[in-house]
Amino acid sequence: MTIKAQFDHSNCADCPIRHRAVCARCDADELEALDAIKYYRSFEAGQTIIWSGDQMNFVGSVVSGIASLTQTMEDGRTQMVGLLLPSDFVGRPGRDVAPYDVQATTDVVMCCFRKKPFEELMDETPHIAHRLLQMTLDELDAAREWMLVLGRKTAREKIASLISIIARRDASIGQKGLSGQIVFDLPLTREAMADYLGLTLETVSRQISALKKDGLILLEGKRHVTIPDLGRLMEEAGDDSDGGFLV
Amino acid sequence: MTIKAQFDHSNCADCPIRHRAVCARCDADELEALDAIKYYRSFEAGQTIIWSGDQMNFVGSVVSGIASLTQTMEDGRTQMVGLLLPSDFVGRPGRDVAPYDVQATTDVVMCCFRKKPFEELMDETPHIAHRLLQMTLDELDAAREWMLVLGRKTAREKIASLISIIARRDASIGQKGLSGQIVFDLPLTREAMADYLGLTLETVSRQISALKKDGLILLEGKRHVTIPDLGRLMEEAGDDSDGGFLV
DNA sequence: GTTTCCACTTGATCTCCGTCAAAGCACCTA
DNA sequence: TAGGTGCTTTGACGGAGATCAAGTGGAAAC
Repeated sequence: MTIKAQFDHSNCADCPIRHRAVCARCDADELEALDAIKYYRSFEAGQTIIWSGDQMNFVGSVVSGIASLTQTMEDGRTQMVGLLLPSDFVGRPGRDVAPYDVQATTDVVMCCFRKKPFEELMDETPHIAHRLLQMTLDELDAAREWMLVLGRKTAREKIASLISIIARRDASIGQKGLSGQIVFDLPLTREAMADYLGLTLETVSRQISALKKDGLILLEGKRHVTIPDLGRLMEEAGDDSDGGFLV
Repeated sequence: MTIKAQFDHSNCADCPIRHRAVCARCDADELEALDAIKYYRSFEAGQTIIWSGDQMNFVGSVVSGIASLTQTMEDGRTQMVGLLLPSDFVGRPGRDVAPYDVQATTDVVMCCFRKKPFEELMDETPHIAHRLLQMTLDELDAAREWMLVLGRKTAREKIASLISIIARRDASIGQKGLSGQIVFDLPLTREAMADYLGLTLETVSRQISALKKDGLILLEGKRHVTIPDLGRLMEEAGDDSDGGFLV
């Protein structure tokens, strides 16, 4: 598995997280140009940010919280097709209509750019287009890896995959417990996990209980997780134990 | 569903199919520059074009035949994550290692560009980067739609989805029978279909037989398919009957 | 002609996961 | 304290699809 690149902002005194998505080099002029067309929007947990089929007049990135991309069938079956974590980008320069719902899974703050000016800026600034291409290719790889999870893994492996992915993503910005333990809170309800994994929430609950019984994870309450040995969990996920990805 | 954009080459006297992938406007200078760094490679059905983890020193597009992108787990389970049809692009400017196997499903001819020169050309030619970004976004959408198929559809719906997708993709360049009938040959073995759909080949065979029994498709031999009513087949696939995608 | 091979079909059985149903638990309001 | 609400857990059961195992048919090889 490939781990999504973390951008090095250590040299960027004036590079707020809200521009990480489009700014890898933190060019001052670009930041200024981006600042000129940006605005913020907040959403409550559960709120739909964009409906599938809607006109999309902005692009943007997640500043805080978690948003999800969801496909829906006519009869109501749904499949989550992506998770957007802070610094992830939403939107399609060059296309007007949203291909899936975007929902706020937790409370979300987004930094938006009006689409027209953003596209113009992209035309003038090859660096932004390149940056966007790299990000899109990363997401494509991640989507394809997720296809393996959806198509071929058992329920137990799916849960183990999801938990270890969240753990690694979280751990890279969060706290690491002593002796390699990883401690974090699941940011998703059982139902959201089921939507992401192509399972039912009952199966998710059962498999989490099973992993807990087998000592692969420890649970305090329903959300607070400790992973004593990430390697073992990843074996359980059927992964060759290196790297990882999300979205 | 969104249909992958077909490029209009009606005005392009000198635009061979081999450049459709990177050339939307058919700029003469760009074509010349691309011509200078291109070469052709042929592969036999079943051959592996690129192994996961290999160094990739070229990018390119499929000229004829069908290639597939495949993920493999340690224990041998596999999941096809994309089909490459003529004019589709392979490769990752900016990344060296292939994230999955690329295999020739039928005999394949590819038009390749050495990666280094191609990347340099991309730097000088914003148009190519834009074009590539659009293509990658299209593929991302397609991958995400396929996640819905893998995660939530029944075996019967999966088969109906795959057949109607191939039919539409084929029909757009192939022959249309009278009275809206679509006639074509399945370019995939039952096993390859199973790999793409997250099923076993036995289930694929059974579901194809079932669709045939129900009159949704007609079969002559094992591969030659007639679809009397595409709308009905797409309903069976659980699709809101518009558009379609592939790869 | 017949043998071999390979893709495919069909059948019998098993099992994992979905479905339906009930109950537990934390948190909020009154 | 009681009741409500939302999220979660657990149990019982059934079915869609996997697995194992023959068998078919058509084309190439001998």
